Amino acid sequence: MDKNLPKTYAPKEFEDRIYQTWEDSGAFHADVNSEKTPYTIVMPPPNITGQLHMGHALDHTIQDVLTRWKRMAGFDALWLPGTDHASIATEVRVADKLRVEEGITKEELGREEFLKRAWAWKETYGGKITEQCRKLGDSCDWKRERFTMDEGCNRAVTEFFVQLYEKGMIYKGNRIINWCPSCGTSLSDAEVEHDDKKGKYYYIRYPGSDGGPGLVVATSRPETMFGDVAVAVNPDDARYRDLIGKTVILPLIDREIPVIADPYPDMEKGTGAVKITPAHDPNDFEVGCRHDLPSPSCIEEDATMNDLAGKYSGLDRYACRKAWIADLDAAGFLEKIEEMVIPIGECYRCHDVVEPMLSEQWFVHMDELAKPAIAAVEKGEVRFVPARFEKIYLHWLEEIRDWCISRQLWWGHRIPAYYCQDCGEMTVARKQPDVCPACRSSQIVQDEDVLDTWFSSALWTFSTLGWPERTEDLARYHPTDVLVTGYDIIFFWVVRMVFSAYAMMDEEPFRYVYVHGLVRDGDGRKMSKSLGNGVDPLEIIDQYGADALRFMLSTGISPGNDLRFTMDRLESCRNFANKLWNASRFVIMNLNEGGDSTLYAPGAPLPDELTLADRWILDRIRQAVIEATANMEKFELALAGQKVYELIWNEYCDWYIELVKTRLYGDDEADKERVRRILVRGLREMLSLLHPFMPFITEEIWSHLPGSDMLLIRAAWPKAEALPADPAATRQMELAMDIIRSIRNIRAEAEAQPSQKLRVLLVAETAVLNNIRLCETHIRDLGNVVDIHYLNDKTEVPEAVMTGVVDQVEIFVPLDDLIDFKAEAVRLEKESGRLSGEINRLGIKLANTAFTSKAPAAVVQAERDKLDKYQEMLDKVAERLLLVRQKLENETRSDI
RNA sequence: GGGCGCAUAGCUCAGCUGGGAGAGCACUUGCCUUACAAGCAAGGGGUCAUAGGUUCAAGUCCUAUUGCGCCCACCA
Repeated sequence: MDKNLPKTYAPKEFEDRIYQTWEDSGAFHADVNSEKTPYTIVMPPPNITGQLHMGHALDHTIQDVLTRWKRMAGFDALWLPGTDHASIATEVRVADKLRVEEGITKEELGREEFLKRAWAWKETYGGKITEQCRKLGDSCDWKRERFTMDEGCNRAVTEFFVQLYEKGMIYKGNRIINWCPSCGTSLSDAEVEHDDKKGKYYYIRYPGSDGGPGLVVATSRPETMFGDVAVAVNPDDARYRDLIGKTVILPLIDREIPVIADPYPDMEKGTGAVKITPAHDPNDFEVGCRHDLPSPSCIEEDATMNDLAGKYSGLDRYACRKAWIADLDAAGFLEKIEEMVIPIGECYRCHDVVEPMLSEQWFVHMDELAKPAIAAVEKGEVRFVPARFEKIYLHWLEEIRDWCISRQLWWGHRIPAYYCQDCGEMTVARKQPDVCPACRSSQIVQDEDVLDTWFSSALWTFSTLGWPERTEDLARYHPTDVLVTGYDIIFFWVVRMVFSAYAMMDEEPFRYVYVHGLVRDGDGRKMSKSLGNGVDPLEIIDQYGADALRFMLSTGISPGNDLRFTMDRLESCRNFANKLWNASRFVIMNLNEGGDSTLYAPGAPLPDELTLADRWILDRIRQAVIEATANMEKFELALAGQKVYELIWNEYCDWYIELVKTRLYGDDEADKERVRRILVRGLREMLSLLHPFMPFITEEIWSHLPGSDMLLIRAAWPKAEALPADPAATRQMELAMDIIRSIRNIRAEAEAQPSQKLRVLLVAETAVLNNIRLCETHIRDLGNVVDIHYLNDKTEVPEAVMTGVVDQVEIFVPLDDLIDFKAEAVRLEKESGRLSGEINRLGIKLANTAFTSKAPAAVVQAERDKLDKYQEMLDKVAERLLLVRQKLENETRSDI
């Protein structure tokens, strides 16, 4: 038999050891040959850019709670871990490191050498991340750990690309894309963040070629004028009708451009005349296409002006803007400047202002791919929790435009397109061709670009299970059951996983998407590096233990909503762990060391004889099992956790342990053994219910219970049927508890010492009294009462008493010298007021025939019962109040 | 321009299908009672943002308003 627990709860002493035990035991490993039903979650792969933050801790805690719960509930639970190469983010980090540590740029280092550095980075940080997962207690299957750039994922990415290309869903085209000058790459629409910024509209005159006044255009980006090829006006716009077909002159540039009619200009906006710059604006590009206009670029990839900008060539776009406007103004072409709020697109990684640019890139056609992804949610094959995210998802997919997937980066999956250097033929293939299929030349080079990092994570649910091979894992574990992720990456990732799975697997990637919010700091601000308000989960674990952190993260949430991280809440969770620790210590230290440990083993039969308190706590646990399980099924983890918290603290610790102490310290050996068995049984059920939330402490305590022949992680989730239902015991126990509370209240109000033993008189009908007699020892023990008198009427009740009323029972506590009748009167008045209020409310309700005729009979009856009960109580309180008042009057008189 | 969320005790937040307002922290009072002061016991504190509506019954459903926050949107 194990020794008792150490005196203080010190999670650091056992968390790492427990984790090692789990991992060594193989409990995390899902068995492809298992008879059990599979349950699968794939971990959203953390970026290898750094270390885990509080958002990961939240994300992982939810997944681990679900995984551990399902594992206990009899499923073959697979939580598949992995990491993401995070193309652009990692490349920026590695380049920064190069600059800082070696003072060189990635270009100076060269592609091949740079990739070596990136792989070294991956080894370091990838390893750190998996270590952190272990600290959190993640019960994931490390034998199946994956990386988005491992061999299998690479194969999957190539296969995906080639198949889409062959179906005509991937194409290379010259289009307007989002360009991040500072990252030096194109971005997808999802990677651009829009923000309203203060800006200016510049009203600039384009004089007519015929010497006429021409027209005025408004622009927020005057530096793009060098790329202007036309001015468009709405054909219905009377102001410009005469100018259509004529030309105007670009001021100072002295280039003639036509005025064209196009439905695009909105007559209400600006001046109604729009400068057309096809190379730097997607709308203008379309207008340009419609009118067969050229599309000259004037801004380079590094956001400097090119030769088209004449004397401004080489200037940064904003420097150019400033000089150009000054020159226009000096020459009299600047009509006015208007302050405006302008939506600006920024790179989601570096927040540089994105420049729309004409560029040749690879794109995925979205129209066809989006259809099954939309249908999936509409038909309910994929469901969001909470459901409101379905609308957001659908809206985004319905408006989706083609996905730009090529990136001008090195770290990532290189596009499997090959070019013949002799004839220029392009081949898209799974392997580099030896010779050009067109001209047989062997001078073949691969496309320089890599793929959007989300292109590989889109395949995550099936690439990690072996696709494109038809593996047993893939057959068994796909589609996965739940995807757990933050609402901030629904567009980046969730949407793309859904359409990718339908395209390649012809099925949904997961059945549920559990969406959680962001972790914010105590002031509600988003945790971020730049604000420096981030809290490191590892430091928290070090100080408070992983269980406290996990409990805070899993019970402080409601699906889809953000969560504030406060030390107060963390401490209260740690205190809860401490409470459980001490209660368990109490139980273990009271066990019979020489006893038969099979009586304490999981699943051991309950004793034949059960006391009222035993039946009560078993019924309460049973109820908690039912409710917590129902909550878990509905993804209401926080409610489930809260129920278990209340069961452990408010019922098991506060009442049951206190109720059984006298039995435990008594001489009846058989009864002592019965109590111990119930204590252990109850504790085991509670440890099981709590284990998904607080795995470490529950496993540690479990291991100290005699008869624990297997790890808690493998134990069965509690079943309500295994526990006796006993609502009658619960009702009776609750009456006893109310009486005890009432006595304690009287004691406190009278300012009697807690140690002072009280005498109590209980007045009620005989039947009620007989019921109470069954709880007499409890009332004595917990009310600290020496003597209980049962009476049918009040004739023998002395005058100097304080009173309480619980249901049909009147409680009198004689406290001769301690009674302050004034205070007693105030107390009774308060009680009387409360009861009168209730009676009044119920009376009105029951007098209303609309209520009595339309409300369900059970509801009406319940209200009647309540009214009777309160009326009875009020009568007693009023009677007593009258007596106390008389007493006060007498005192006043005698004072006179 | 479109959409969404939040508004409940001093603070942070629960409250799932409508049927007597909850938790944690903070506060007051009394307790180092042999599991636990990271604790025990007893308390105080809320016209559930505002205005309408549906209903026998609304914190809960509907509409509008106000305030805060978020997302989407091709920067004339």
